[in-house]
Amino acid sequence: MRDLLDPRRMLVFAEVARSGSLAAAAQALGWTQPAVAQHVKRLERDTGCTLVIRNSRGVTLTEAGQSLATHADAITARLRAARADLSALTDLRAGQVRLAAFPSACATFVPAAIALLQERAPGLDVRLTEAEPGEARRLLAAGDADLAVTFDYDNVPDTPAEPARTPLFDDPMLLVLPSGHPLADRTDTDLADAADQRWIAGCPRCRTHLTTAAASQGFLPDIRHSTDDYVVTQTLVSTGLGIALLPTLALEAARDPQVTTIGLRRHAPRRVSLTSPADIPPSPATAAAASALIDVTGPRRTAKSKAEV
Amino acid sequence: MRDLLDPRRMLVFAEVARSGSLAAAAQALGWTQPAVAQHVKRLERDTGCTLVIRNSRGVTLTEAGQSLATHADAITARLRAARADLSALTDLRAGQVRLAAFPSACATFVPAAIALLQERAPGLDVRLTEAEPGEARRLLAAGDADLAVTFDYDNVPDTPAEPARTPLFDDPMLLVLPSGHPLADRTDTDLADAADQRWIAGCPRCRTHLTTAAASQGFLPDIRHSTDDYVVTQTLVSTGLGIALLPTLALEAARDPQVTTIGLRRHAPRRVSLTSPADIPPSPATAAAASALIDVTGPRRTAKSKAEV
DNA sequence: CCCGTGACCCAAGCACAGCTTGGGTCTGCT
DNA sequence: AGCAGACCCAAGCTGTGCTTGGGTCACGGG
Repeated sequence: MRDLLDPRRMLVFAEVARSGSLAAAAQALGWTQPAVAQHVKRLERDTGCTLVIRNSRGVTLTEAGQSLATHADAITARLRAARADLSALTDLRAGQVRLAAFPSACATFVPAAIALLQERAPGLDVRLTEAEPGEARRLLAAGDADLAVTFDYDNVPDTPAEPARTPLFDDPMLLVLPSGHPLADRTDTDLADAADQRWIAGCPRCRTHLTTAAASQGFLPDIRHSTDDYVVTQTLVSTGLGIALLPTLALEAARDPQVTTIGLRRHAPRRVSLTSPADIPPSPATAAAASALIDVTGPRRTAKSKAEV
Repeated sequence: MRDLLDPRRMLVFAEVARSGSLAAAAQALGWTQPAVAQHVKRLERDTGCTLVIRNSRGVTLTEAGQSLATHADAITARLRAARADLSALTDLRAGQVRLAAFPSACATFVPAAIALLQERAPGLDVRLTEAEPGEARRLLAAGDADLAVTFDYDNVPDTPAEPARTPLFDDPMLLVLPSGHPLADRTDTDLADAADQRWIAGCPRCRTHLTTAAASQGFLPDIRHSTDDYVVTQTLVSTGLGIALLPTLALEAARDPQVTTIGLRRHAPRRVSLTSPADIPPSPATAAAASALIDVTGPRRTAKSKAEV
């Protein structure tokens, strides 16, 4: 950079080349003539070349001057292009958003949100990665995602270094039973009423919601089978191998006609949120994506969570 | 220009992008960290975009920052290219010289000079235009030629607004006679001895040399035919239609074996010069061309004109 | 575990770059 | 001949932009 020509002088010189005289260039720049003359003189000193031939009608460029003016014009064009590109980013005519979302969100409202976003800002490059909340948070922290749709349970505290989180809506947990199960004719129940059942749960890492909820009701669930897949879960339930807890969203994504679901009294719902990296101001594209997700999930918001938002 | 981003800040930003941190960029630039930080901050204010995410390990570019850095790198490259192009011009690896020269010069030493120049500086773009001195001076004044090879006669004063002229050599005038002419057995003669001859001369505009020289000797030449072409002149002479004055250079370019030439006593030679536009410092390429022409015509220089140079 | 290192930020000060002012000269046109 | 419109030079002043000297926050090693 030290050995580079001063680019501001180049711009001044480009104006001189365009105007054909120092005085005209000065007027175009809103300066006085000596100001421009000083720039040109300095440029000639720096380059060691005579750049202009001064005559009584203004100046004419030497070959060196013409060469320099060409480069100067290219720089001007670049500066314009830089501004234009930044405008495109802020106006959402360009830009990228990398979304991460958990499976049942990906299977339900997220595609609608992306469609809405593409409609609002067709120039955006939107990319979705399916990821469970833990993985999604890793992606955000590593800078491999801009925005994540995550969930958490009230009773399971999150990591201490919590990224910025905006609640989207509450996703109530439902008890999933085979049709014809003794509990299946109730409209809702306490979790404790299912204490003696056999359970289908998620992998050891993902079953904490069930085990902590059960522990608070004073029992240890008898977990016989484990899967993180909500389709598999329902198949196992419908086959009579056990009962399960599933969030409403999962059942909305895929519903086995052979199972019955009933509500749970005094049972905390799964909370679905928007998570973004901590302390990073969202880009216009990311903000637009967040808006689209909030708008699409608006109907799901309960009065309580609406007040929070 | 007013609405353009400050290109110097762009260069600073390019360095930040390259270094990955403000402090490292500052070190690379030989500055302190706040200096760089101020530039980046100002750039963010000017663009209205967040360009970098500050974290404890340095900074990472946002999408807008990456876009800007790309343009900044392009500008850096342009500045380098500008310098390189100017160096090429001063080092004679590039550049253009437009030469103008009168016909007999074009037919004799000028091609050799161009060849010498091309050998010394193969990158130069050398262009030759054949032009009589008057036309050549017009080309110089109009900026359509950089250097001219011209001639003039001592007794014919030039235009008052005389461009810069470097004498090259003296080109003696010879009397051209048909073989077997009464004067043909002399080695030299006075012009007055040919006062009663029939003459071949140039066009009315070009015959002034003959008429003024004759007038100073007290006679008016009997001009029967006129041509500016030295080949035609010799053909007319050899056919016996008249005698003529021709410069040595013209006879060197093309010599009709049927004519005899004899020297003239006390007759001013034609002076061949290098002419360049007044008050314009010659470009490196033009200076090199002038050198080549001077070097090539060195052997022609008489002791007197050598002293002048 | 705590401290050191190395990022970052902020505010204030100071120097010089760079623009203006106010002279002057030289063409070229009216 | 005089004026207009180029250019140049020198001196002065303003404001940009770099430095100095503070402080905070994370991460990593003794």
